[in-house]
Amino acid sequence: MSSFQGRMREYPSASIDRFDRDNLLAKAYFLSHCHKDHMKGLRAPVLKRRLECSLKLKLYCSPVTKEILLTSSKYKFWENYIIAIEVETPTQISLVDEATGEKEDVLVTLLPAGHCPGSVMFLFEGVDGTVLYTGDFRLAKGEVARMELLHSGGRVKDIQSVYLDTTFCDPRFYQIPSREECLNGILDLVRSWITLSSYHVVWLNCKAAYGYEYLFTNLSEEFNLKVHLNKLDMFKNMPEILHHVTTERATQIHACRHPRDEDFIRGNRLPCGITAKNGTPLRIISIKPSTMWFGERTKRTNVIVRTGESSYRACFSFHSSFSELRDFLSYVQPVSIYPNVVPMGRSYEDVKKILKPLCRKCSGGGEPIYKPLGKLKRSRNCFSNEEDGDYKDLFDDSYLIPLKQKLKCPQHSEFDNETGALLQERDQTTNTEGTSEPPIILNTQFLECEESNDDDDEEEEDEEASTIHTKSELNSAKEGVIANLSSQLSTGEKACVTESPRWDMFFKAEPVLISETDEDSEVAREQELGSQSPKLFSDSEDGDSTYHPSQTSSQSTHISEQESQGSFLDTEIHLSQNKTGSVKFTNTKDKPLLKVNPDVEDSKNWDLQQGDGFHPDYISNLKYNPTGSLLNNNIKETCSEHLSKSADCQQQEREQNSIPVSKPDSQNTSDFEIPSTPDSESPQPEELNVLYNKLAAGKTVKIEAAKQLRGGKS
DNA sequence: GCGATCAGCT
DNA sequence: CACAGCTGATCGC
Repeated sequence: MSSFQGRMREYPSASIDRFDRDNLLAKAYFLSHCHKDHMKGLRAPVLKRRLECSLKLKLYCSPVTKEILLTSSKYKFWENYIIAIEVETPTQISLVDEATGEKEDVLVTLLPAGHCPGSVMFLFEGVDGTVLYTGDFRLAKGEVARMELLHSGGRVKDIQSVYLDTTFCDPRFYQIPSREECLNGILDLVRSWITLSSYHVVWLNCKAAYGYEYLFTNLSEEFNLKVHLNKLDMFKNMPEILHHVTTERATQIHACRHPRDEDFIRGNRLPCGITAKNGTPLRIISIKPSTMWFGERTKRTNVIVRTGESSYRACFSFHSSFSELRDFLSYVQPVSIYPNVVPMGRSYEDVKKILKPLCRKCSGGGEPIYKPLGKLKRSRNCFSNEEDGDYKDLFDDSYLIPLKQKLKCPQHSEFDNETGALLQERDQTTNTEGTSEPPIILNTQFLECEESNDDDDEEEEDEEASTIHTKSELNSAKEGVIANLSSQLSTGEKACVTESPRWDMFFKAEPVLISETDEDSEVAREQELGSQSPKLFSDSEDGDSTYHPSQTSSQSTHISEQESQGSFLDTEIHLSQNKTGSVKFTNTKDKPLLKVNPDVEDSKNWDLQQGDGFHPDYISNLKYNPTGSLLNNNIKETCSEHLSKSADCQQQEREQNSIPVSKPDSQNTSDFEIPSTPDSESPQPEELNVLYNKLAAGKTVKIEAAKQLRGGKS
């Protein structure tokens, strides 16, 4: 939870993510994203009155954040005072003192934060220096190096201060499995369940907050099933999301909520109350996205943990892990870092201490900074050996020792000076063995027990436990393997076009510009969706292509050993990662992961009565648009414009209108012309050509290829 | 009645 | 497994 008080010391007349107390005197407001802990005071009558008396006072945010904010009636009064700034479009803003007429210009740039839809970081540039407020963010390693607007003249900008999301700024949270890794675990779990029958449904126990949308869209895309939500009016102008969610309850994937939803699930009912019509009880598993973290030397285990007969936890994080934060800071090298969050069990001073060695004067040795774009951190393959050789130079290992006692978080003053407390000498380190782990091969088995994230016992115990599980799973999974294999074989080539998740699609205002290849597969998928989705409610014709569990799920209400683990075993996932951070997934058998055509039955199986009095259909007048997008009758013209234009058209329009497009297409190969450091592992152009030709042809890129690209290093 | 704050819960 | 937000109790205005 953010404890940022709203103001940065360099630009104190601007208030960010806080709107109470002193912030009532601000000359401009900024909102990084629509989570309540960043909106304190935003709907207070006193602020509303001030707005009404002011001519200049505005709230700046991303277009998506504006859309989400104004969807709530409580914030409607902001309508005339919000200025949406396009992401990655430097915009000059005047901070005007309405009493004196004094003004200060500042250049503000919104950078995608990867936290939830619309979330951004704010880069301020003005006479008082360049500062970065991160809001809440999750960026994978290396992503910061690809943010062009953090660079100038081929080098990273001289950033005075970073106001940092320190939620996981603690070595306890050293690593959190990547988004792709977590998503894939969830996809596998969902696949293993919903393909058993049309009565097998999953309930995603998501918190009432934005940020799970990419999960919904990816699940929807993978299984060709829309995700049931209570309402989706906030997405009415976001076709990329809207297309994948529904208020129609007859689907096998639910993320609906009810005040007593856990009770519903315990009673084997979905929170929305839907039941199967012919009396067959639904078979429900719940999947609770929750953060799982692992220590530096912890052998990372499963991203899915079974917590009960039919309940699972799935790894999921909105925030950067410690190692991701370190990567971010080691690239930006700000002079000062101010934490926005005090991690659980730590004090403000603890965080300052942890951050100290990550400031420029410690990590850079006072040298003048020169960082060619992309120099330090090209995207790493997060599934290969981390080999963070630079880690020990930057980080004092004494902080690896977990705090035994939870320290009460003291209220820190708004502009808390650095304590000046220096780090303890490095010879206190307890962790200098430098053990390098074997390559992590992710498989998506799940643990059938509560998993401990305790750092204290992270060593042998954990490892042993996970090994044992793996063995038992191996022994008991043969049937599932065979079933899954046959399923995969028959589904064939189709899944080759499965793309890596395009997170920015949901985190940026505009649809991301896609390459020709991407677009082709996009079209293919749209056609697929259009043609296949009706099958959800009609008898399946191509039974061959689906996994028919032999005499399977009869008795149990959960995934049996055979049912579940077999499929997991066969989907050991190897990844190769290109420089833009996008990832292709293949399994160990060099076969693509599946797009499942679930063996679903007629909609007559579903009881569609609205008998529970719950679940208001906020948008019931959605039309299917031939372009593949959903369109609300009532929504503004801008929406239909968005919907009917291809990404190409929008690009053309931008160019014609001279709308600044300072964001270069980070998907294209221009990234590879960035100079590399001698010690980095940049692929050679010819190697990249091979890689990209494969990708362009829709082929999967195997880990072997990636290995070659990295010079045989695993 | 409304808002702020906190405990409890998930 | 700890993020984000809801509910309900309490207090003050």
